[in-house]
Amino acid sequence: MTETVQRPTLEAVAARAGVSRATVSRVVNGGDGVREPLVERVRRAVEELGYVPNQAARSLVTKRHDAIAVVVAEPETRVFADPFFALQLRGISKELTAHDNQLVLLLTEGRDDHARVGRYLAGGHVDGALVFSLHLDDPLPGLIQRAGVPTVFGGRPGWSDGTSGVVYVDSDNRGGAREAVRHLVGLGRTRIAHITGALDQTSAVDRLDGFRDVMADVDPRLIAEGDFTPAGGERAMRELLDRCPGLDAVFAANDLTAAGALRVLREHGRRVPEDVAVVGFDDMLPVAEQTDPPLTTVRQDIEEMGRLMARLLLRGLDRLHPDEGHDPAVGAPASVVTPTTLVRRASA
Amino acid sequence: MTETVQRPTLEAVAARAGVSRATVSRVVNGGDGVREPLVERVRRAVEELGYVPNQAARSLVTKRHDAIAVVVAEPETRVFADPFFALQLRGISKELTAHDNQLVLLLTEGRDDHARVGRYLAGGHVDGALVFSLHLDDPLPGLIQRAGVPTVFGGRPGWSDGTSGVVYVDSDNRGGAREAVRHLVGLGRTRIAHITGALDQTSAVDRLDGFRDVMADVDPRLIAEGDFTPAGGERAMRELLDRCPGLDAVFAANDLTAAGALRVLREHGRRVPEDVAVVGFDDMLPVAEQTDPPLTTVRQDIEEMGRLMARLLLRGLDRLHPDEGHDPAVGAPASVVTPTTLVRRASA
DNA sequence: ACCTCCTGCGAGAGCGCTCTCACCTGCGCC
DNA sequence: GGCGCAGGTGAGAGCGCTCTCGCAGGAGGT
Repeated sequence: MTETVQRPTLEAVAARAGVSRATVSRVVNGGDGVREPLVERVRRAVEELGYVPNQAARSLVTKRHDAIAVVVAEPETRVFADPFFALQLRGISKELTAHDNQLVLLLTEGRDDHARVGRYLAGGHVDGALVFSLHLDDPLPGLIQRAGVPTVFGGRPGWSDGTSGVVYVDSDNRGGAREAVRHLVGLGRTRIAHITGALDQTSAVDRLDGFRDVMADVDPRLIAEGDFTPAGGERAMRELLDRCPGLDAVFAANDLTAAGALRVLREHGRRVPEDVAVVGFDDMLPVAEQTDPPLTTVRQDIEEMGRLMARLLLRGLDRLHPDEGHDPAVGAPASVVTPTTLVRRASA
Repeated sequence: MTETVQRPTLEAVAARAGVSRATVSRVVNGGDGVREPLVERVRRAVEELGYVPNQAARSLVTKRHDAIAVVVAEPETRVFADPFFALQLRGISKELTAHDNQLVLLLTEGRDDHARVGRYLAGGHVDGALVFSLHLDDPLPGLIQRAGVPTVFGGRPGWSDGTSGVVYVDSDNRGGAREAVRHLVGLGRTRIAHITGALDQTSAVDRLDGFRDVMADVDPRLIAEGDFTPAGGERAMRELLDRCPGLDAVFAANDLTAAGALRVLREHGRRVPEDVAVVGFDDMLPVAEQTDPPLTTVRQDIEEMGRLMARLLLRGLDRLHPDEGHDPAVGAPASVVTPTTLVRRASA
């Protein structure tokens, strides 16, 4: 645990290179408008002294921080039990890093934390925020919007009516669900059930909508409410089996739910996929690959979603290097819905 | 994506309260040495203006940032596929938040990133670092130590000889392994095999050592090398079954490995736990609870480890509030090894 | 009554940087 | 040959805060 040492300042570099502070500053920030020999001398001085700009001093005058907050509202442990979060974070990190921005992570624990996060964001410590809010009634998004911090949401916020200025990145839950159900239909299944996710989350609602898109006049008894957990999947599966013993397929709102359903099916002596075909959602690898049989499921490119969120935010902040080659006619960033793909394994 | 607005300064608060900047500063930072009526007036002015201190300006003079970097070296995706990381992060976040420190997340992707991280840490942007390095040959820890940033490691670094100033928090891998194996012995098993983890990681080595502690003169053919993945577990299990068909128990280096082993055992018609008892490690819930049969495994309090890491670091930085009530005779922080507990489920 | 001491508050410097502006070249041009 | 006009460079202010002083003014001692 060594103590931090005295670090060289711009002044020191200037002295060593025999130029003014201003010139060093110019070189450090790109070097335009400085003649080559001087640039070289300054570069060497920087090198020799191991100079690293003091971000605090810089921020003080530029009012930029080159830092983005990632806010993860996490009322439930569930969020943490899956690799989602980590992958998304990785995508975000990659994109931010590529543009020299730091990632400040804000995890919230219950309502008390909301004020803290609000204060932090409003405090102007970061240039923008990426916010994950899963629940329809989460006060956090509103709080953040009011803080006046440029924000991109992960997952469609519940109150977003699609027209307000809300920018979000979400996977095509509805389309993915449709594809999953169509796959089951294509398999010749006719009594297709759905176990929903926690319906206070837009992803669950969207997947249910996708199911309904395909199964327009479905018997309502073929829909059972789950909560994205294996236990919820078991419970719902029992209900379904009880209500509709003749069902021949199940589309589960996520892989965890599907895993629970699978267990109940086996318990009841139903063979998968022969008697009942099962499709999940998420392609959560440690689960989907380990179930018996391995799960056919809908994959989303989580990491890409994270990257996209960051990119959208940075673009909104005009923080992207011009040489990145985006469509030049870029206006205000708009929400993005990323595609899903069906991964066929053994369960359907 | 609203733009950030002009925020009130100390000066503004001072004017409004009719006092000097210095007095406002004092109040904002605890309010000692300011008489009650003034404190009250300043508080009100702060409230009315919605004043939030500018951290950049503050850092500039205090040379403190109230920010801690969390560095996750992540050469493999594996790290991300499990909930470990998220839980640890949560523990860290809680502790840092409790002491008003921010969490700056640095994920590294391959060697190129090491320089970047080194530069960042050496750049004095944060007060300390929490570093997760899993591999024996990882250059990152050395790099960080050289950067002169107070650091606490997550997991025992490979090159730590126990005497150098390295501070780390690790779970009692060796002790946990001993407990697991003793449990198997207690079950009357005599031909106990071990599937190791990736042996370039200290946790794998320590678990193997724990196994050997109990099974002193074990037949070397009862030890097969895995890599912490289900596929590795399958491979190793096949080897073991091939070499020692008479084995009656397996201690797997982690739950993923155990899940793989479980599958191969079933494939070979061995009943678990009747024919072969299986114990895992980690108590990675989505895996351990979902296997068939549910896995007996060794649990570690991941979140607490994270919290501990943060606490150790903050203590080293004298960043802990005095009223926290630690042992008063606290010297330089020392490494901590956290206990494990055996969780008995059905597999052993 | 005086002096000392302490406590509470304000003045002001300065943290390390950026950025505006003025200056100073050297060039082409009339 | 003088003038204008670049473009390159330096001087200096100032970002918002903390912290050291120094100076009041009241309490306490003699």
